[in-house]
Amino acid sequence: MSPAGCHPLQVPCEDCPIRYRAVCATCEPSELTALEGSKYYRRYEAGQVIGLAGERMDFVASVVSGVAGLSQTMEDGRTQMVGLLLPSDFLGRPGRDRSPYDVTALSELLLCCFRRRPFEGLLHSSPRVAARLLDMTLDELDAARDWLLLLGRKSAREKIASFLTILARREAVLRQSLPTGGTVVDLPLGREAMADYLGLTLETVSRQISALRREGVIALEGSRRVVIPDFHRLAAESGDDSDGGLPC
Amino acid sequence: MSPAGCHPLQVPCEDCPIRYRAVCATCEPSELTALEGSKYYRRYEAGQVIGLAGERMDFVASVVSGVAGLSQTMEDGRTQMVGLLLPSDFLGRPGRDRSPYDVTALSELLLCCFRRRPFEGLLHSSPRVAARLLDMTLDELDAARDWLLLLGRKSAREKIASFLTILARREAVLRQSLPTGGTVVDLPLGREAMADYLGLTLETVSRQISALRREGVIALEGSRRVVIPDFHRLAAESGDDSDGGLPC
DNA sequence: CGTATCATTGAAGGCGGTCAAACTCGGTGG
DNA sequence: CCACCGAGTTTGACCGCCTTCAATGATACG
Repeated sequence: MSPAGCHPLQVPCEDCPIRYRAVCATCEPSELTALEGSKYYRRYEAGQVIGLAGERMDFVASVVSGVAGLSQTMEDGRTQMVGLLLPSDFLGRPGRDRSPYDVTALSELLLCCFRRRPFEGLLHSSPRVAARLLDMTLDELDAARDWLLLLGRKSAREKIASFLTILARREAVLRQSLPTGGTVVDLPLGREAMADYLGLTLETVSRQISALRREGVIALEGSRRVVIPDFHRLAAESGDDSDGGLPC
Repeated sequence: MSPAGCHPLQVPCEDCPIRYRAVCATCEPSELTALEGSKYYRRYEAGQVIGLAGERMDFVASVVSGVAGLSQTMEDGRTQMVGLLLPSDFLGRPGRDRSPYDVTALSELLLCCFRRRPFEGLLHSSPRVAARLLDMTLDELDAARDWLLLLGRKSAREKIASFLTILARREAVLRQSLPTGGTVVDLPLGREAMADYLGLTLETVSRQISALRREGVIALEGSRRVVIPDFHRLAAESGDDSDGGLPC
């Protein structure tokens, strides 16, 4: 295991697995070389803190692999996850050097980091990159709004089903396939992190997963691998209007 | 009363009450004249629908006065507000011509509208405007994340207190004063809309407001005017760490 | 085999939801 | 002027879902 913060090896952007989905997706060769110059990798282990609320973060980054979480904590200890960053998602806010949220690696995590100044310079000089970042931010805002519906109005059972369909869809996008029969989802989060994401307690998460298993909506292989025999059955449990946007 | 959709009168941007807070805040004179050419006003009455989910919206807009709401509805009728647009906030998404949310005027509302094509053209040609929109979108994302904490982890009482402090702060920003003693807040929303915002039922909203009144945390003048004798007392009920960011 | 961590299951209680009735207030028409 | 009406709000009684507290079970690792 390589310690956190070391630079594994400098992967050229052309070979990057998230080359065409991250903030650099629309870069021209010249812009790419500019990024290539100021980029470096950081690796974190599951559970490791990347930055605490209010601290300075001297870089912004793309998630290359793994999962990162943004979370807020109240004085009495209640915590709510407010961002879930999967591969190709962008971490950090240009123009602000301190995050108002705790940033944590939820699984083993690889970040492609850019020092702030050069990146903000590129943002200024290249409308293409700025437009891409705006588009990604708007997508994130839409995702946050779906999340508001989930937290505000869905039952515990619907929350679990929604979460599993979200993961199954992201998984399917990666594999360029449709989530229909026999989809397998590896949960990148433990029960407690899932509870923080869904606004529940870990006990309720566990109970609802057990209930879905008992009823045959899902099957478990260990506690972190979920098999979905019938995707539509699961989606129907999520409370969203059927096949929300995904053709099948 | 002028009917919805009519053009009241063409206010020059220089005299606009939101000139320095809206998407046009950083515009140079030349950009401003470009906007001035394609802008027009729309007026809506409280409760009026601006657009339904999935419908085309041929314009984007700034809220000049009044309040608009974005909301999502599930098949069985449960609804959750997912966006609250106050004066200077931006409505619509460049690049997408149909909103995934219902858009409603929650009070009497005046929009400064821009036809899509000219606006997107300006976004392309003027990095200044693009940067401003990115910044506003990031602010909205931060607000959505605070909202996630509210929906996921706060009690009904804390939700009400949080909502009132949010309104009091926005009010204070408009008047350029600090919310301390004797602040008066006019609720732009009825009990049902508040419930949709907070992920509660209207009965619970009403009960919690009554409880805060009984205990002297707030006072009511009619059902829509709230007097806050001690802002810190109210803020302490919101569950947020004391004086979140606001100097006093 | 023992231990630590995470997950599951159980029992009891509380917060907010549901259903229902009473109340307030502005507007309308007799 | 006042009775009536309707929409919005308040209050009450009861119930169910989720939380809380607690114990048991599973899995990995030394």
